[in-house]
Amino acid sequence: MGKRLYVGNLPYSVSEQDLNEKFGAFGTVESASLITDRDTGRSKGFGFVEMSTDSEAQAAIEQLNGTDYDGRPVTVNEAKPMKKRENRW
DNA sequence: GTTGAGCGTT
Repeated sequence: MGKRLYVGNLPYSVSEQDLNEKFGAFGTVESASLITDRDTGRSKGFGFVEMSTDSEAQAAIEQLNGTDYDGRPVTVNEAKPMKKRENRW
């Protein structure tokens, strides 16, 4: 199992495929997901990328965090543990 | 515009 990365402050023009390509420059991207609003279907402006190894993930963080992505300084860091869902009803 | 979701009735 790899390392999960949080990628925030993304322009709405970014897609999962874009994330996959961008992070692919630092290692193997096991999965990339762009979070969209369930109700509106719009991007929430952030996503998650899973790298195959810890060092690749760290490299991606160091190389991409704070860099300009289509006019925005993107945030890249380790993802926080996902909250266990408790109330979706 | 910033830390998800599945699954299923917890």
